[in-house]
Amino acid sequence: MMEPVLADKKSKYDQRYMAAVDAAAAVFADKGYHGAGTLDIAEKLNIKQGSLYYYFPSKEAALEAVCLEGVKYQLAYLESLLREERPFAATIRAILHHTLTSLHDRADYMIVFDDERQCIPVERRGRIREQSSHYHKLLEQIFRRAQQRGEMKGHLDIYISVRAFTGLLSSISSWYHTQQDIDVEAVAEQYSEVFLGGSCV
Amino acid sequence: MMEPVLADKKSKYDQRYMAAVDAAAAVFADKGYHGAGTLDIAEKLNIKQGSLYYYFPSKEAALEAVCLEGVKYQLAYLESLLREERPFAATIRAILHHTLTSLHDRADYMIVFDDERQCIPVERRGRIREQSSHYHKLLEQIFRRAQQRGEMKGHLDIYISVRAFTGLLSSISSWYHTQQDIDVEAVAEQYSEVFLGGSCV
DNA sequence: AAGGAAATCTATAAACTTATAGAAATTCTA
DNA sequence: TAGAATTTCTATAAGTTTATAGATTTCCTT
Repeated sequence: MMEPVLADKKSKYDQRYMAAVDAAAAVFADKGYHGAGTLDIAEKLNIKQGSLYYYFPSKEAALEAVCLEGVKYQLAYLESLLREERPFAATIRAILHHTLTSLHDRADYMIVFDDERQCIPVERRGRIREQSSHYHKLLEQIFRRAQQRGEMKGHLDIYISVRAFTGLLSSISSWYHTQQDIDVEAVAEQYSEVFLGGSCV
Repeated sequence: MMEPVLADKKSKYDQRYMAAVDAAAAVFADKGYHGAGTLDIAEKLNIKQGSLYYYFPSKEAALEAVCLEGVKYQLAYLESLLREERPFAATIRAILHHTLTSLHDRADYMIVFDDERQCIPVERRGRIREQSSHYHKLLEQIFRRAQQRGEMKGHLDIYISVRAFTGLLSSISSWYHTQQDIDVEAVAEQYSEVFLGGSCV
């Protein structure tokens, strides 16, 4: 076997491996981790149940792979936003917009990360927790900077504000996949208004 | 068998049945519906696995009972609030406060309702869906009235605002049970401020 | 086209779980 | 306290599911 001089983006194996992760994401999103079987995943991949173990050493490993892949994408976006240093309001709008878009394009990964990551047993949750606390840290940075620049109310507790914001994000999650065609722009704007401006007159 | 003239609050059976529902709530909250077995519930009740079927015809029925019991309590509070006709801001604060209190006193029921109700198969989800859409309807009523009275921004979409608010509520849920002693008053107040006044200057 | 590497298949064990039937024990009531 | 009603127990069938081992097929390189 020979590596091409200018390496292809993905080896055959990597492509197939990603297909396996995709299948796992779809199945876990649909039935939940415990509700789904390795048979379901294999069927989606058009292979036999036993063959799945060529790609994952265990069902748990498949779940972990889905969760890590899911959060990676969100982290990358948040990091790019942080570098851009846009005004606070614009940053919040961008995150909401990106979340809504992800819910459309990568629904399975979002759902599994939100609803199933706690199925990974405690002793193996390290890497996931690392990643999601990183996500929180990035949001905290964004909020802190906004306060320093006077773009966000100074007396609000950063930690709780971040919590409120992520709660808002996950409410979109749980609601989104029951809807069909929604106007991403309009919904993102409405949510932004509530979070940025409040509901009270 | 004879009913007492002034009926006792609960028959022996009802008490024991509620203990079974409590046990199911605790176990489902801890391990998730699919992750938990009827054996776990029975052990918590100090009876044998098979004996559990004296109280529930199936594991699913146990989950349904937990969910219905859980939402009943929340509905009752929201209905009482609606009758009181307090100002909008006070109402929002009260709901947040009540949610935080419930998360402390009835954590298992809250968690199961939030995270496991979708494990009830579609064909049997009618009653639960009825109850939770009732909850949403009540919130919508509260918000609509606030708009009519000019206590809430008139241009905000009621449906999305309710969504944002319930998202905020469930973010408290998912966070709460990782914390120990928190100051309920202070946290409720902070969340209220974010929701009512927004985060932006 | 041959030979080796990669991918998939077959078959199965081992364990676990729900649910049922009927027996046994306990509690209540007359 | 005897009999009836209630509650719990024992034992088990029937089904499901994860994971493994070794055989088989497909694919790639030379």
